[in-house]
Amino acid sequence: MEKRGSAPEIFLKPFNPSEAESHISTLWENSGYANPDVCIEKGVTKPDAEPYSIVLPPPNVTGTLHMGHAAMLAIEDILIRYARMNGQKTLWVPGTDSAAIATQSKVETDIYKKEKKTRQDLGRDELLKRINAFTEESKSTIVNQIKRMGSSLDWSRYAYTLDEARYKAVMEAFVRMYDAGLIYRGDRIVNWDPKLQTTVSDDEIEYVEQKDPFYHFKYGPFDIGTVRPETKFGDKYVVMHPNDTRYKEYKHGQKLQLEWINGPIEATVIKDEAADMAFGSGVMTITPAHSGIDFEIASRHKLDIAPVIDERGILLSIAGEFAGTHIKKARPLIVEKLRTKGLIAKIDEGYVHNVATNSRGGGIIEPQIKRQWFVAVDKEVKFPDGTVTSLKKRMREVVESGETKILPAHFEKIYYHWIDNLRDWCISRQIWFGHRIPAWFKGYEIKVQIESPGTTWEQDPDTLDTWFSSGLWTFSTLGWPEQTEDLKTYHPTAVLETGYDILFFWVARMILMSSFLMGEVPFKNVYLHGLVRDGQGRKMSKSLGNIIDPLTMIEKYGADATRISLVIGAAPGTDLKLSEDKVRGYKHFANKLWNIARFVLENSSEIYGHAMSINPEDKKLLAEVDVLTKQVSDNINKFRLDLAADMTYHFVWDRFASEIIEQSKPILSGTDKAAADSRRHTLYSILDTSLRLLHPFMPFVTEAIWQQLSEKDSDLLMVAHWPNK
RNA sequence: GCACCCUUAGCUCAGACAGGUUAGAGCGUUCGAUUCACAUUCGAAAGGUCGGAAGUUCGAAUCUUCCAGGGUGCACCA
Repeated sequence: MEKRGSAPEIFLKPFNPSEAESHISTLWENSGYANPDVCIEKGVTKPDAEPYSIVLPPPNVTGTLHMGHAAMLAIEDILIRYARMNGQKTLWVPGTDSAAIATQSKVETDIYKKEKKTRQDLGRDELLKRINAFTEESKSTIVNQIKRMGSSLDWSRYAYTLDEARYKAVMEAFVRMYDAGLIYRGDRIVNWDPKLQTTVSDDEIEYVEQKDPFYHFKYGPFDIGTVRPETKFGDKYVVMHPNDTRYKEYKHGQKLQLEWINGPIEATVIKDEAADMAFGSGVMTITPAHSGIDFEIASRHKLDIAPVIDERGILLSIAGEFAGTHIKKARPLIVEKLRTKGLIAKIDEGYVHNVATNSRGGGIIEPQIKRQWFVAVDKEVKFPDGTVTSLKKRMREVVESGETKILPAHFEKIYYHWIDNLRDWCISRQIWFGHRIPAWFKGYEIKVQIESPGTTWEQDPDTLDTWFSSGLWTFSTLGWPEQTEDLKTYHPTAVLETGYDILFFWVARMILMSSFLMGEVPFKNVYLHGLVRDGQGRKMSKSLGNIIDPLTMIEKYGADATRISLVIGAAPGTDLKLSEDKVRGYKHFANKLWNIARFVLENSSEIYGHAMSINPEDKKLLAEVDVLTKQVSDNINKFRLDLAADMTYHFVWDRFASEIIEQSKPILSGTDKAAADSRRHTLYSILDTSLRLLHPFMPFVTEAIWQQLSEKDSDLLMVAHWPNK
């Protein structure tokens, strides 16, 4: 009688993801194969193999896993597992981010709710102690959730944006950039958030549409418009376009006496092209201390700049009788006074305009002139390769030359557009949680030049923009500024995979930092994935109640189904619509694969070490698998993971299960023993290849089946070799 | 205002950069099968003037131009 295998005891039906996942996770963790050093030590990777590295975009240390993270983890783990199976020296570095502003404001809010204390009441040390306790406590949540996805990260290299090693990198980066003249301190107009009491960078501003009354005031012979009467106290310049024929009688520099809010003033006419002839009357007064564009006009003509509003939104002495009043309360009073003085021409109700807000959960931005630290993006300095250029130019060059490729390609245009509009980057923040400005520290203050000779450098209490340290992430995680083996081996990284929404915040800043500090790009490829939306294409949000929680999906349908749902149908850079039905569908697929394996193993003979004579018909089937392998590999190489996964899915289900196996049934039970043996061998071989091809996408179920194979070339599928076709 | 993307079956999307049989898939719908590795299954059917118009071409879902609708980024907002 023919020797028949039988499905092992553990091969129960249906496939039980949660049981398999905990078992398989343990196998992987114990193997240590996520660490490339272990792979080399155990002989599964050659010491001279080509390196392949990805640095995980660090999730917020106090956050929980959402579908965006899940998509990121799925995509990166696919690339990593594929590289590892291809024999590359593969490293995926995990980390978490402090998310300075968001974290501090959350902890402050909590403390205020419970204890009615502000951060000033607690003091800097106590607040930081509380924040650190909070981050430490919540850290394990996110880390465990990342592990649940099957992410083969090397946890021995875990990094946190505020740990000791990253602190050294940040200090070193700051000092080097300062010494090169790329970091300077200056009094500039910045985005001030009166609610969080800190500056924020241009990129963190979110414009929100708002309806307000638009006031037309009589300013001498002119009609000037504003939505913000409370800024008008200091206005002693009236600006118009030089080509505006309506005002040709007025000459640049001409003085006019006129009646204004708090009495008679002398106004000076300024001709400047920044005035838009088509807007309102074409005439405006300016408030240089509280408006970016006004500040520029004032700088061009060397005009006086007088602050009107303080950091808390309270009017200064220039406001006369209104001094000491908050702008919110003052506005109607000022309008009323202008009205009684007969200075209101008209009021347009319902004027729609954009208001700048702090996207990090802050308030409405009030531009202020403040002494802050900046990174000069247009200044030409010497780069490590000897060329003299600016950060802006270099950031453009490395993408234009293809040293770093952005996928999908149309984001390159968006990236250039952003660079063209980029202004000096304000990097100091007035919050306490974060890396402090090195000027404060002993040991560094020596290197930092004294701004004005003869004065001592005061201690700067500010911290650095979180994106300053994030910009160093690809190399600070690999040991920089030390010249470590990791740094030499794994930098530049192979690919940076992240959502397109942080292209500017982060991707561009990493290119900036790495270009100057490392003299090389931080990554060879940028792969931008889309946002995960609900089944109808809406953003997932609490208020809509349409949030699909990845952990719930993992518990209900398994991590494999969750992963592949986030990959299939997700072309690079396009938003992905995800529904629970879709995840359920791929759970069915995991079960299908499981049952294919049951069938094959119950009927199969081994494929290794047996000289078999294979029928021509079966050879054709094997050739078909070779074609599939080639196409899947090509698509992964092109970052078309969606197509790679989709074609494998269809091959396994429609071709392998529905056709090949069905056609095999009569052959296996037939009288032609040689044909049956040939087919058994073929089925086993197709299963074997299918498992390898699917492993990056569905690591748990494929590994669980792999563990049931009697003959295999590797104890774990995780480090089995990728089929070579 | 400037820029980028999208518009293909009821729904969600491939296909477009490299033009070439009868434009595909999943879900849904309808009909049927099933002592089978799998009812988390199998087979079949219905369903599309590829947003509109013009152009290039032997040939256009695909390339070009214009238009319409939707989305996004950036700037402005006195």
